[in-house]
Amino acid sequence: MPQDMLPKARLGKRSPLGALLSFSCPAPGTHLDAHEAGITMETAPGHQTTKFKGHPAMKVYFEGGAAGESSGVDRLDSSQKEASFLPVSSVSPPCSRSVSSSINVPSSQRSRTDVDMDELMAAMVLSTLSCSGHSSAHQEAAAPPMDTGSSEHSDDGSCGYWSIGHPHSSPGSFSPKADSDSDQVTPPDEGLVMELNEVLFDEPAPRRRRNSVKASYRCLWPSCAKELTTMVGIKRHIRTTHLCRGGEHERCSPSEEDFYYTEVNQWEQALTQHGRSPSPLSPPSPPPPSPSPPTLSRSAPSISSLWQVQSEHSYQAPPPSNDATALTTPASCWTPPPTACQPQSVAVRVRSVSVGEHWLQHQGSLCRKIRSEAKKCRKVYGIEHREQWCTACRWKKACQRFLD
DNA sequence: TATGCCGGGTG
DNA sequence: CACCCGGCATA
Ligand SMILES: [Zn+2]
Repeated sequence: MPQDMLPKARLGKRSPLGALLSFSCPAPGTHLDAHEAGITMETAPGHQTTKFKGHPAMKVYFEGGAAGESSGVDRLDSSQKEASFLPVSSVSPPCSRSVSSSINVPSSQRSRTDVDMDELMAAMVLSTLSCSGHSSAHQEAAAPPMDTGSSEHSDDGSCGYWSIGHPHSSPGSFSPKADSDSDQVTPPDEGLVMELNEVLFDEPAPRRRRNSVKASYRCLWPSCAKELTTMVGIKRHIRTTHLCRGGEHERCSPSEEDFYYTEVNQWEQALTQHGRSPSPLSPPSPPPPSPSPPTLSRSAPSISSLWQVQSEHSYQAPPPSNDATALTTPASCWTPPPTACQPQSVAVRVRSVSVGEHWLQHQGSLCRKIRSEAKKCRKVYGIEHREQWCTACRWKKACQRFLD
């Protein structure tokens, strides 16, 4: 694919975003996960937490206290230990991140006298996944902006799909261009996060399995295989026994422990007990009479004509009797990603956020709308036999005969 | 380049 | 509505 780069360069009026939105929720009845997700996100501007996004063990570190007071640790789920999904960066609090075994950038220089394990950890968490580099030390209240944002697009035609580009900023500011984000702050991030999430775990993160994970943390120190169930525990272990043993002050190496433990977790199941995972969604039995014949010569029409007759007039509403195709009809919303964009992987975890952006981009494009390679009327019959195309095709609409 | 099709126009 | 087409995204 030599010229694959080109297209990216020009995003026309129909931005990827637009496209995405448009087909992600045509019918009112269809409850899209994306939908929910979006809603939730917005409705809970105050809490970075949204149920599905709950990364247990995640702690959020509120920063930017004007009065010097600059920290608050907020843990989502006290009991679970799962850590690391994606960095939920800045939904309302400037930064929130998930902890995992990952590199961390020592930032806990904000010496806090009494270093509670928790607090300390919070700090680390913060630094661990530094969202796109900027310290985000600015951003005072952070509440107001979000507020307006949320209310603005809560419903509206676009199915409240979490408003990627932050309402106020012109679309341009949010262009996927790599360098774009020069100085942008939260808005883009939020979008990223969401998208990341969705991309990462196929389907728009409805409600992430929360406690479906059993995690433990194992010490990676050379000959130590200590395994603890809590991150705090493991950190403490590392710090005390391996790092600056004895001295409990983080003086020695702020949060070096992060390097020495790894998270081990087994996922049970319950990826999405929601049951609507779009994976093995097999085609209901494509109406096309005989698109199958290999080497479909243009003689195909003969048979199809019949079918054509009835179906033709319903452009946009295929004849196939079963109307309850709601869940199967790909046309409804999510064309069940035939190929890419189906991480499905429960095992994946994101660690580096900085990369996230780019990564996201790619994933995004992958997911966007994979044009099915299925031949459509046009290609099947050829332009010269246009009269044989389904109406939709003739109208240059989405083909109804060979829906993929 | 060809194809698929969205968005919008026209009668 | 049916019908068409500009123009974009993508392969
Ligand atoms: Zn067709």
